[in-house]
Order: sequence, then structure tokens, then C-alpha cells
Amino acid sequence: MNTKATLKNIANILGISISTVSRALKDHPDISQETKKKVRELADLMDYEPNAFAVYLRTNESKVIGMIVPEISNYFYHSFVAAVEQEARKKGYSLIILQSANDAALEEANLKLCKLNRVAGIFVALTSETRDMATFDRIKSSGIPIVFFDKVPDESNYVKVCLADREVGKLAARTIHEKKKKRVFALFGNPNISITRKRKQGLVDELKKLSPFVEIATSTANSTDEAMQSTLEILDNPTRPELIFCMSDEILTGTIMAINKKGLKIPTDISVLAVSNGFIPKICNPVITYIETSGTVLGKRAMKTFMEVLEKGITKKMDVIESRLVEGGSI
Amino acid sequence: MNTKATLKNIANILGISISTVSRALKDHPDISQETKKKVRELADLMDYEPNAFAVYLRTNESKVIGMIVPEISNYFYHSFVAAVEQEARKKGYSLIILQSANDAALEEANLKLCKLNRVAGIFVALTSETRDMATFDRIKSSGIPIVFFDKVPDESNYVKVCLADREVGKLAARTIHEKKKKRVFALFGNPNISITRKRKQGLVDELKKLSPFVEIATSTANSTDEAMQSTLEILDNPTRPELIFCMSDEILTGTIMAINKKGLKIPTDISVLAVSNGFIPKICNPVITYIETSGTVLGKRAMKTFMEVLEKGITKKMDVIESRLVEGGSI
DNA sequence: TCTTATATTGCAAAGGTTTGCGGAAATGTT
DNA sequence: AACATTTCCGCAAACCTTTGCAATATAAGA
Repeated sequence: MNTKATLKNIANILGISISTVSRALKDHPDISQETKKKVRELADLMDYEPNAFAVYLRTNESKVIGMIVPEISNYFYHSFVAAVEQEARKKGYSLIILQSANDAALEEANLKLCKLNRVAGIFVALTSETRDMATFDRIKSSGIPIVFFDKVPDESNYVKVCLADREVGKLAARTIHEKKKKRVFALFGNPNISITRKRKQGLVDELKKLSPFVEIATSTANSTDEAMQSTLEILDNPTRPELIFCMSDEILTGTIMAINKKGLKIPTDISVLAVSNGFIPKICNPVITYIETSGTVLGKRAMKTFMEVLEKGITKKMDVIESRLVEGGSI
Repeated sequence: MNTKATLKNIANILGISISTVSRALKDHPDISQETKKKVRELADLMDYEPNAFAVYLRTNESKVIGMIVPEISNYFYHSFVAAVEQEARKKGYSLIILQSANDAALEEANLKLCKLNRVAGIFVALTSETRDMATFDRIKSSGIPIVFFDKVPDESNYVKVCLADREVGKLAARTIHEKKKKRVFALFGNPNISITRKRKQGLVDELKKLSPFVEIATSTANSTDEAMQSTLEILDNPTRPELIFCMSDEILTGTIMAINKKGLKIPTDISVLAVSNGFIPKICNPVITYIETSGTVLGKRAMKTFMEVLEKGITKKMDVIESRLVEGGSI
């Protein structure tokens, strides 16, 4: 059993004090080059690495970020998580990941875990059940920065990174108008979350403004399966819509399955327009036309915002990401 | 600035000693009911939570698990990560996530990070570049359990959780034989990793055994894009294969794109058989026939194995997961 | 009353690191 | 030679918790 690599042991072996070792390893100007060299060599030899917990205990600054998402394994979040991890590592942070499974109680438990782990900050995408922001407020006021992304709270006194959701809706409306589609079925996700409301509002308002004669029916679905059911019903209608708009990949997946099941052809039988990161659209035939939402881009921006919050102590901010239309062959 | 919720402060306010507070909160039999009640009430009021870092420093036992994957945002790993997170939380563990981007140096850096964070254990899917297991061995012998999954080392002296890869290949071969396909193109991932070798061997050997007259061509691709290119070339051949076998979702995605690009129809023009978790197969039309590999199942098993390792100190074990054929309409 | 057992509580060290402050030796200044 | 600087290093406290052991008080036994 070889001696553990700690400052104390290094100091003992070298016959110098702990503080000298500590400072030598940090290249402190007070320490002579000679001593520094000796210390560094032995430290290398012993494979010394500071005990992160002791460091935290002393400095009160951890290098771990908490990430709370409804579920990782989802069209969008996993690429967001991936991007944040990459950026975070560049700044010396690690990522603790927590899933709330769209359960407000679990979300709360996760917040507790973050607090317990004394994270440097938290990224959160809210569940669709979240009503009460009290716990978030408490944590925030205890000094832990929180950056909300994607599923963000409505109130303005938070730091948020999200898509220009209303604009996404409008862009969809303009596209539909340009392509001269008159009968539209728009399928959205959970109606409780703000992005749903905003996208819907953007789409409906703009569409009505552009062409007063357009028929638009909307519905909501909480899962891919519900989206498929919903689409199947609509397709059974004698007057089938000309175009289906899907608010997210989750919805799009269900819609695609339904269209396939019915044996319909895109775009001759029916057109499809989606909001997506592009992955699913590209494996469809023809490629689905979509409005781009990139988890990677959002992740990078979120990390940037996080660093700003950390450094400048900002407590409210809304970082909005523009989106663009990527033309496939589905309209 | 309200007093921080620490044992010391609680003790001071109550006029008792720190150790009494500590024991009271742990329901230690030495402490009187009366005192326990007082302490618990104040602790609740102050929203006390033990400082995890101090606890670790004292007990030398952390409740964090490290997870190192080539990339989270990948067909398979994100569902694995999701499953492990869920299971881990049940046991009181949190998950730190690290991506090695298929870079051996990054992988090593991640291992260091795990060590630095004094994790309770590590889950690893190797990069395709990993040759040197020395660092893993060092960490393992320093007492941190490592569970390899999916991309596992060849050597037997590790704890591994993986698919019955050779069986997967054989199952594919039997399927191909039953469907009487004679001209097969099999597309694999990175040839350096053991699952590629095993699946390939299983497929080729079994196929030759079953029907000596089958023509089988194989190739490898390191990305979806390479898979697409490779498939495109093959499809240009005058004698196009009857069936394409795709070793993974990553490959399948490229192959599907290529087939779509060429405007070919599945299964009339060409058949497809894949190894997949089922997500992509199900959004294709017709649904692709696949051999199932579930990240969720693997994740649960991996966590179970991890707990065994932790409790019983096992250092070598191979947990193999059987797979099954899910019939779609692509053959 | 004196001893012994039992029920409570506190003391103090340990875990590894950081850091303000003071001290000693070496160097520089007149 | 006397003093002022600079250079280098160590002391000790603090961060918060856990835990073996000692200490006190109370009750029981004789």
C-alpha cells in the first residue's frame, strides 16, 4: 500500500510544509524555482491530483454543473446535452445529468440533488407539469445561477435561452402561404408549455393575416403515439388536409408513421412541414421540409449565457435564437 | 445574510454540541427523543442538507458515477445513458457524463476527471481508437470499479455488459438464409472495435455454413455519411445486391438515405436488414426488419452489474444480452 | 450509602486543501 | 555598519462532517 498522493505526504517526503507544496503546484510567485521543480517532479511521480472535494470544501466553488431535462433520450435534448458537455469541459466544468420524466415532483427532487451536490449552476428544461417556480426561486436566491432552455418559464425574471418560438410559427405560416396550401392541420405538443402556445399563436395569427380563406385545424399530442393516432383520424376525414404542420420531432415521427400506415405519398397526397433538428426529415423520402432547431446551437449559446451569468451576475436575460427554413421535398 | 445551514450553526443555536446534532439527524440510538425532535425541527426549518463534499471527505465514499461514451447524441448511447440515470437514482447515485468523441486522448482525460471527482465507479464504452488499457488498469487497481458496455475490450479480465454480438451476426445470417437472399452486401462500423469483428464473423461464418453459394460482400464505414457513400457505390453496380445488412443505426441511416436518393423501393428493388433499437426502422416505409439492441435494456443490466461489482468486489464478468428479430416489411 | 449499569452528551481528531499573516534569511542601499 | 527590501517559507485556522472515546448524569441494585 503506497502512500496516497496528498499535499501532506509530498510535504513530508520533501521535508517542507504543506503550504509550500500547495503554492509550488499553483506556481505561486512566493516559491523559488528550485522548490517548485522538486515539488512538481515528486507530484508527477506520485500521480498527484488535488482532492476535488477538499478543494470545494475550502473554496466553496465546485466545478460541476447540473442539467435537468424531462428526458435525455429525446430528439432534441441529447444533442443539447452533448453540446453543453463539450463547451463545459472547455471551461473546466463537468456535467451531472438528471431526468425529471415530465414529473414535477421528480424535478423538485433533482433540484435538491443539485443543491446537495453544491453545483456551480443549473440548466433546466421545465416539465410540462411545472406550475410552481418557488423552489427555483429559492435556489436562485441562494446564489446558484439557473439557465432555462427550450421549455422556459413565462415570467421575464429568469435567464432563458430559447428559440424565437413565435417567429417559428410565423415562418411556418409564411411558408404555407407561399406554397398556397389552403387546408392545414397543425399538430402541437403539450399545451401547457410556453413554446407550444407561442408557436401556435405565431402560426395561427400570421396565417389568418396572410390569407383569410385558409382553413386551419389544430390539435395537441403528448407523445409520438398520440401524434400518430391524431394524424390517423385526420387522414380518415373525407376532406383530408393538404398540409400537416408538426411542431416537433416527436410529433413529426408520429405523423410520418401514420402517413406511412395509410400508404399515402408525400407530397402528392399530402404535404408535411415540421420544426426539427433535421435528422428525421433527412431519413424520410422525400426529405421533409423543416424549420431548423438545433440542440447543438442552443447548447453552445446556453453555455455562453451561463458563463456570462456566472461572471457578471446577471439574473434576467432572454437569449433568442433565430431559425431558418430548410427546404426538402415534402411540400 | 441568514446563517448557513450547517451542523455547527444548528448546534450553536440549540446550545448543544455538533456531534449530538449529527447523531440526532441520523437517528442514532444514543440520542434522546427529546433532543432528536428539537434538532430535526430546527434542521427542517433551516432547510439543512449535509454538505456532500464534507461527507465525502470524511467517509471517502462518493455517490457519483462517471459515464464515458464516445458521444451521447447517438442512436444508442442516449437511451443507455437515460436508463442508467434512472436506475442509478434509485440507488442514490448521480451521473456525471463525459464524451470522448472517439478520441483516445480525450478518453484518458475523462478518466482523469473521474478520478479527480472521486467517483464511486465508471461506465465506459471504448472509443474505436483505444489501444492501451493501462490507464483503465491503474484506475481499476486503485479500487474504482469499471463496467464496460457495448464497446468493450477483448480481454476477459474486465467487467463487461454487451450484446451477444456473434449471435447477432448468426441471427442475421439465418434470417438471410431463410429469406433466400443470395447476393448480400454487409456494411459494418469501425473495424477496430470488437463488436464489429464479432458481428462480422458471426454473419459471414454462419452464412457460408448455411448456404455455400451465397455471395457476400462486406465493407466498413465510420459514419452515416460514409455509409451513404458506400451504399451509393454498391447500388450503382450493374448487379445490385438483393439485400443490404446494416450493423448499426448509424450505418442504417446512411443506407436508407442512399436508397432514397436512388429512388429504389424496399423491398421490391432491394431488401434491408439492420441491427437497431427499432426507432429508425419504425419511421421507415416499409418498417425495416431489424435485430433488436435496446439501450434501455443494456442500461438496466449495466447498472445491476455495477451494483454487484460494488457489493461483491467482482473484477471480471461478462454479462451477455440475447437479442431477437423484429420483423418489418423490408425483406 | 456506595457501587454498578445505563442513558445522554461532548471532546477532539481526522479527512485534504487554501490562504492571511508573520518570520527568517538573503540581498540591496546609504 | 545599520537599516530597508525582497525573497522564500511555515504556522495555523477554516471549510463541514463523522466517529471513537471519555465524561457526566441518572437510575438501579445491594
